[in-house]
Amino acid sequence: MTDTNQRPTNEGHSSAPEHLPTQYTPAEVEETLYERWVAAGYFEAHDKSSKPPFTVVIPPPNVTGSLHLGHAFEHTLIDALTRRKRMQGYEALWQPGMDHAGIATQNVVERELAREGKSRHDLGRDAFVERVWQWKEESGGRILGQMRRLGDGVDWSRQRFTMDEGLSRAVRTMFKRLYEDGLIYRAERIINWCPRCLTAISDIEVEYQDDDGELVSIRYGDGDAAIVVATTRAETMLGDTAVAVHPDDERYRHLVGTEIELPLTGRRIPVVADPHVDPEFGTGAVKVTPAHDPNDFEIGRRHDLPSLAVLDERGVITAHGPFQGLDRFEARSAIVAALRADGRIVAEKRPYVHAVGHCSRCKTTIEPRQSLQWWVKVGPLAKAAGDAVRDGRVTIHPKEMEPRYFGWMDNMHDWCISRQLWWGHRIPIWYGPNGEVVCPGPDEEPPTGPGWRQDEDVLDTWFSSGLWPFSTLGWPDRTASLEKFYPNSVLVTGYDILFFWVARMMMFGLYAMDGVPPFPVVALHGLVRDQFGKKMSKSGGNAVDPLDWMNRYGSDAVRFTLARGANPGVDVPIGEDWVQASRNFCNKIWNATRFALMNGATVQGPLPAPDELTAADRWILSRLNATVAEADAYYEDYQFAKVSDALFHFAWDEVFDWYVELSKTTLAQGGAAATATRRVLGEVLEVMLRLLHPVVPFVTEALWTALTGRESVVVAEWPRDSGFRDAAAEAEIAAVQQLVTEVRRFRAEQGLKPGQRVPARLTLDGTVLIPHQEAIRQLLRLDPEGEDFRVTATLPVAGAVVALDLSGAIDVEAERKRLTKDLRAAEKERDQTSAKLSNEAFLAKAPDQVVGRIRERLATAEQEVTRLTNQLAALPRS
RNA sequence: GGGCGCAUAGCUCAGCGGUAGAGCGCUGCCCUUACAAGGCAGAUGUCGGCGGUUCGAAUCCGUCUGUGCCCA
Repeated sequence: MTDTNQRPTNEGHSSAPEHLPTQYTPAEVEETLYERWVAAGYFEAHDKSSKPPFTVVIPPPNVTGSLHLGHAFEHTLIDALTRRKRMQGYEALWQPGMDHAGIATQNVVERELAREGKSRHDLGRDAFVERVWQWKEESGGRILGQMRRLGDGVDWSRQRFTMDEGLSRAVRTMFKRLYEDGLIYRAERIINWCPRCLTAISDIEVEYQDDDGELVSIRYGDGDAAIVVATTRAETMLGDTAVAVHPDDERYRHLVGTEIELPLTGRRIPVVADPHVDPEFGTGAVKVTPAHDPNDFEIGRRHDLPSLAVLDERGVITAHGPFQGLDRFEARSAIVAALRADGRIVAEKRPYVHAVGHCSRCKTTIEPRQSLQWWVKVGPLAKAAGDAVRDGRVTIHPKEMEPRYFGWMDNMHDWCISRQLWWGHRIPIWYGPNGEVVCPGPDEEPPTGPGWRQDEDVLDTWFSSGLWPFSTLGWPDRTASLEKFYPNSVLVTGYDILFFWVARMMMFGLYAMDGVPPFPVVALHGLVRDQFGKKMSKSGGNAVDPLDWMNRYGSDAVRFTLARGANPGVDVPIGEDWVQASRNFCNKIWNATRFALMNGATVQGPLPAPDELTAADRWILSRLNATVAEADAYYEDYQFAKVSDALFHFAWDEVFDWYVELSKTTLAQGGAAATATRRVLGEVLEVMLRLLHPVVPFVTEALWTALTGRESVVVAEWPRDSGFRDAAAEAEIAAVQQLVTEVRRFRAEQGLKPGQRVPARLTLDGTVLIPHQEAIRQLLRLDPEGEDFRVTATLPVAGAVVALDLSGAIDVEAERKRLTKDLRAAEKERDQTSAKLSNEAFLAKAPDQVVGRIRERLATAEQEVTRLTNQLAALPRS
């Protein structure tokens, strides 16, 4: 029944199209197709290829993580970009891998140990690190398998991990260079300390949220020498070493330089004048705790005050006295109670809502802590990173995100890179017995011997992630991969990690790669939200496991839904209904192709010349080429939502709803026209499948191979706009659509069943509709007029007249209602356009093109008014 | 407190100076031989309020209200 150019294709389906099931079942094909792609090596990128490179790195997922919708979203976009470029003839590298996630991973393994009743200290450092590696081999990287399910076309042969040997070399090299350039230094500062993770974290790993706290006003000193200070952290008063006031504040001028008594301790502390104190806030006097507050630390420095630490690494009071051993929050209550008993509390405000920092990993309240840490001096690096965007070498999409980037880059504080962890890149600094500090490179022997020891701390995970765009390619060696694939072509990532990751890559890339930015374009996407636009979270109970949806609806459905929502930089809501709709779309493609195969659609041989084609053929080819151009334009602009939407509408509203239906008449008539249409049908579907492939790779692969008998759409050529356009055919089909729709409306409103056949006379003289008589009759279920044909309704439309014999009275009222409604609309249009045209200012100032368009609209509206008025007049009075 | 957004159909969002759109949902009819995961037809909006610019504003400017995010 068909051409024989199919070959056995999908598992589970016989090759004969009539045996293709009427429903697409993704579960049966996806996994096999993916494994075949990998086995065929389609995703492997070759250094020696003569094709132009296209490089994109995966934002490395966390080794402890599993695929969530955010990943699925990002991966869909990157995969679509990469697949298209591969089809366009680029040597496409999508670089996969993971980061070692220092804190998160160490937490996971420590929890595991805790269940065995052990701590990492019981094991010791080496054994613990060994244990983490073991965990990584056994349980880490679950996400990698899930990426296969999604269809990610990554080059698995190049998979990297931030802790592997090559990337560790990159870290060592970078550290040494920065250190020797004076851009890495060690200093004692106030850092953000997590008393649960027991490590320092950087500024951006602190999340601020409004908490209910308390604001307590405490009287320090007595009598004339009394000063009231307000604090939300009463427990730190044990470590106060001064009270500060503004130098111009008359209220306290007489006390500056004197000492007052610190309650509960009996210690005497100085009153200092510091211009950074805000005299308007509270009493205008502040307590100064240099060891436990960043601002106080600065005041302490300026006034040479001692730093008195009163909390240990777990946030427990260490100061001798009754509060020793209390947790910081217990201590707060106890100290306030003691002060109250002492008559020192002047005022209490509770709850006092204020922003409190929390550890982004475990949500524990951050404890500012004075300590000795390693830092990256970001000034020059951030300047270069900002300039790269400012001078246009790097573009941020969408542009509205640029102010955010600049705001961050231009105000960045030095970056605390040391972490008090065991899992990570140990800081490559050795201390000698006589105070020596050396930084050996990765290929140099570290000093040994008595008294030498390596720094205990490890580096922030982002330090190694920042090197990702080039460390994965072999840097610091000048490898063939680095030559071929650096810089990356684009970075696709969420706007939420613009600071975390993009900033780091920009700084490091520019520094390490001689001023060449790691990528010319940063394409930012939004965050995935639920169907009501709410943030997804486990605690909110609205988090969705993408694997669940992928299992039930297919990966293509999830991918299509995400791509279709992907407006640049804008959050994407997703709900099950939408995934279902996408699944339906895949099924529709499946069935349209099935129809084509059953009717002998072919891709063999050249396309017939235009004069051998029906108007419908020429119309759909014209639209196909326009759609190729449209998809290309949107892809180049990272407009995934628009690409998807354009393809969806072309496929469904034009190919499926009209072209396939029109082709049925031609195919039934047989002959040369049918042969030509079979070829066009094959062509349109074949190109459409290639266009859709980057977004919905599985269903398109299954169908494309069935349709063409060729190897794989993954390595097929990306469609090109042939330039073919046929305005006449487009107008002709538009007329067919107009007439068919109009008569369908009439039928529906007259209560005719869709399948009911009606005798009709078509008067098409003088219109472009003549060749479409048969198609029109078929689409509208119109029978030829017989002997006893009696006109009961006449519908003039598109210059033609359709006379129907409904064999009985028609519903005049329904018809009057319909016509009246249309007449009103036409009159409104006529009035609006003629009003514009009688406006002198409009005629004088509007562009000719616009005026012309309005004239056309007026003419059309007038015709419609006449037509509808006549039709109404012709209706029998009821 | 500073910065950046957003307010368009019941829901989620496009459109961003010249006829208000999509998906889902909704109503009615239909298992019409590719597809009921479908077909056909239909309903629904003072484009947040108020000013202004313009021949013309959902679209540009100002302002107010509501709302979200980032940074302090």
